[in-house]
Amino acid sequence: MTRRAPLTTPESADDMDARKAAVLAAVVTAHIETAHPVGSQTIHDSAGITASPATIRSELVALERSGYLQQPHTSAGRVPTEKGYRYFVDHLGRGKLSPPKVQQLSTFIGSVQGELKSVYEQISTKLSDVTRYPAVIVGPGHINTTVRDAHLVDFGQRRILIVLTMSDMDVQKLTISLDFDVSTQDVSDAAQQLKAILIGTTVRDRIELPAVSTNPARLVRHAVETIWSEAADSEGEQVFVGGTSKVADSFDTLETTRQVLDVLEKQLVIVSLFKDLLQRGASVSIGSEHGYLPLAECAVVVAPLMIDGQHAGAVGLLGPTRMKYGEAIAAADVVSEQLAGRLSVEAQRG
Amino acid sequence: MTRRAPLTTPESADDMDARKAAVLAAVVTAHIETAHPVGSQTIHDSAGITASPATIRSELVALERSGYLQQPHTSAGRVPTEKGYRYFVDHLGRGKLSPPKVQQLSTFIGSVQGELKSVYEQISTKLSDVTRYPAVIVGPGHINTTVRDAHLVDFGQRRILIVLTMSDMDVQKLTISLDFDVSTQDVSDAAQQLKAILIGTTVRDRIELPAVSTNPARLVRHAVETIWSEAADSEGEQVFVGGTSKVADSFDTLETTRQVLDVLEKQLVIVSLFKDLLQRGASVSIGSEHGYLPLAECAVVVAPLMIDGQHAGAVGLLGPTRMKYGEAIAAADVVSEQLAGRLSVEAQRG
DNA sequence: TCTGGCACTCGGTAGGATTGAGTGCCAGAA
DNA sequence: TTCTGGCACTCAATCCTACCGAGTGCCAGA
Repeated sequence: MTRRAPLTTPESADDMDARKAAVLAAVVTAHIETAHPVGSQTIHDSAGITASPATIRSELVALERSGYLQQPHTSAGRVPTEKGYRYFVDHLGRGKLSPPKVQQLSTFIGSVQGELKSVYEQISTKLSDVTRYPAVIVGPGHINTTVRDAHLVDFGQRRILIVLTMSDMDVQKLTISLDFDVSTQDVSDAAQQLKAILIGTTVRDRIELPAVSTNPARLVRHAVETIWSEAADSEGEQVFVGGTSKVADSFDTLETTRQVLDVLEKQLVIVSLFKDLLQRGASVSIGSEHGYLPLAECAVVVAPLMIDGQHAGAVGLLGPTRMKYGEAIAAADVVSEQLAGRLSVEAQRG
Repeated sequence: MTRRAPLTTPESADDMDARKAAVLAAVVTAHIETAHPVGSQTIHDSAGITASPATIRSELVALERSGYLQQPHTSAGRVPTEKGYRYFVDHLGRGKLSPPKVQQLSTFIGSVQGELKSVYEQISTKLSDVTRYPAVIVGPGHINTTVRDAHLVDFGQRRILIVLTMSDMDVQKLTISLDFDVSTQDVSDAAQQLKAILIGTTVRDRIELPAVSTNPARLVRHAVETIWSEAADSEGEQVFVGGTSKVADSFDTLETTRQVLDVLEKQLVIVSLFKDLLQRGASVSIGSEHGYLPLAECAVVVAPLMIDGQHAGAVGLLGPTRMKYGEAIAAADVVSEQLAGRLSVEAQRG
C-alpha cells in the first residue's frame, strides 16, 4: 500500500486557504499600486472579498505569522515580505498585459528594420517604454549564418585580415599574425582554398583539415583555426539596455537608483544574473533571492529566448520589489516569443 | 581719429574690482564644495581675503545688486547665480586637474587597445571615473582611411553587397539593389573595375566616372555612387556615454536625475548641444544658457576634438551647475588633446 | 574707506500636543 | 466553531510653538 503524496507543497501547506490567498493578493496588489502599507478596511473595500474588516484582520495576523506579510510598526497596515511576493507571483499574480500593449509590442517587433544589434536596441527601448521599467535584451549576434564568401587582405608585416561575408549579409573580420613570410601569390592561393573550405559552412562546423606543407596551406590552416576559435565568439551574446532613465522612476531613493544604474552599466553582471535565473528555471527573482547585494531591493523578471529549442538569450526587466509582476512577466514573454519567432524566420532564410 | 574700444566688456564694467572678484571666487568655490549658502564669516576665513566680515558683507551686497549672487532668504548666506558662475568660469576659475589624475588619464588613453568604438567607450568611462561626472565622447568613426580592398558579393534578387576593407583594418559594408539583372561574370568584372577605381582612395575622394554602357560598368557606377553617398556617413560620428551611474551622484533630486538620464539616452540631443556650444566657441554652458529646458539645472563642459585643424568631435562632461568647473574643463581638455593626438597618429598610419 | 558693534530676520531644530489610521482582543451572533 | 461589531490602544505623521544661531543690514567711529 503506497502513501499518497500530499497535493500541496510544504510552503503552501502552512494553511493557505482560499480566503487567505485572496487577502494576500489584495495586500500585494494594493501595495504595488500605492506603495503604502495596506489596512483591513482597504482590503475589505477591494473587490472579491466579503468578510468584515475584523475577520480580515485575523487573516492578516495568520499571514504575518506565516511570514507572508509584515508590519512596519504596530498601528500600520501590512506590507508584503519577499515570501509574500513570491507566493503572489507563483500562485496568484497571473496578471496579463492589456491587449493594446501586446498589440503594440507585437507589431513593433514585426516591423523593426535594420541590423540585429539595432533591432535589439530598438526593441529593448520599446519594451521599456511599454512597461515603464528598464529593459534588457540579451541575444545572439548572428543566427545560423553560413559563410557566403571569404577574402584575405595582406596588410604586410605578416598581418593578414580575414574578411568573411555571411549569408545574413553581415560581415565579420579577424586578424591573424603569421610567424613566416608569405608572397602575394601565397595569399591569393590561400584565399582560394579558404573559400573552398568555408563557403556554405557555419563558423561552428568543424571539418578535417589536410596536413600542411606549403605556405598557402599553412596560412589556410591558421586562418581556419582562428575563425573557428574566434568568429564563433563574435556570434555570441549582444546585450542592450533600454530605458535607463526609467530607473529614476522605479525607485524612490537616489541611493538605489545609483546602484541599479551601476549594475546596468556592468552588463556582465546582468547577463550572468539572467543566466543564473534561467538555469534554475526561474522567471522572477524577488529582492535578495538571487543573493546579489546591490540589487537586494529589486525584482528581476526574465524570459528565455528560445530558438530551435535552444536557449539563445533572454529578455529581462528590472524593477522595485513592488513591481507590476503580472504585466512585466507578460510583456517579457510576449517580447521573447515574438523576437524568437522573428529570429527563427531569419535563421531559416540564413 | 579713431575711438579706442574699451578694454573691458560691458559685463565686467559694472564695477568688478579685485576684491569683489576674490569674494565672488570664494563664494563660488565654497558653494561648489558644500552646496550650502556661503556667509561672510566663511569667506573671511577662506585664504586670500583679509577684509573683515563687515566689509565682505558690503561687497556681497554689491555683488548681489550686480546679479552675481543671490540670497535664498534674508538671513542666509549667498549662492552664485548663473551669471556668477559664468564670471567665475570666464575670469576666475582657471582650476586645474591634480597631476596624478592627468597622468592617469594620459597613460590610459595611450594604452587603450582595440577598435575605435571600443576606445571611445573605454575612455569615456575612464573620464567619468576620474571626474565623477557622466562623460560623453563624440568622435569620428574612422580617420583618414583609404580603401585597401573591395569585393562584391552577389546575394541574388539583384542585391549586391559591397565589402570595403579599409587601411585601418576596418571593414565597411553596403548593400545595393539593382534595377537590372547581372551575371556572375558581370559581378566579377565589376569587382575588378571597382578595385581599380577605389583602392588607395578615401571614400570622400571624388573622381570622374566614365560614361556607362555595359552591365558591369553600370554596376560599378551604382556601387561607387552608393559608397560615396553612404560610406562617408558611416565614417561619421560615434557617440559614447560613460558613467551613467554618476548621474545619481551629481544631482540631488530624483526628478533631475530622471531628466538627465533621459537626455543622455537621446544621444542626438547631446550631440547637437555640443555642436551648438562649440560653434559659438564656448566650452562651458551653465544652467539655462543653452536654452534647453530639461538641462536647465545642469552645466555642460565640452572640449573640441581637433584633428588636422578640423573639428572632428568633442569630449564633454555633464554636471550640476555647481560642478567643479576647473577640474572638469581641465579633464575634458586633457582627454580631447590626448585623444586627438592619438587619432592623428593613427591617421598618419592610415 | 574700513571695521566693530548691535539689533534684527528667519530657516532649522526640538519638544509637546493632537489626530487618525490601523490594530488586537473580546463577547455575542450565526 | 466561525464571523462580526465594538472598543480600547498604539504610534507615525502632522501641526504648533519656542528657541537657537547663522547670517544679515546699518551705523558710528577709527
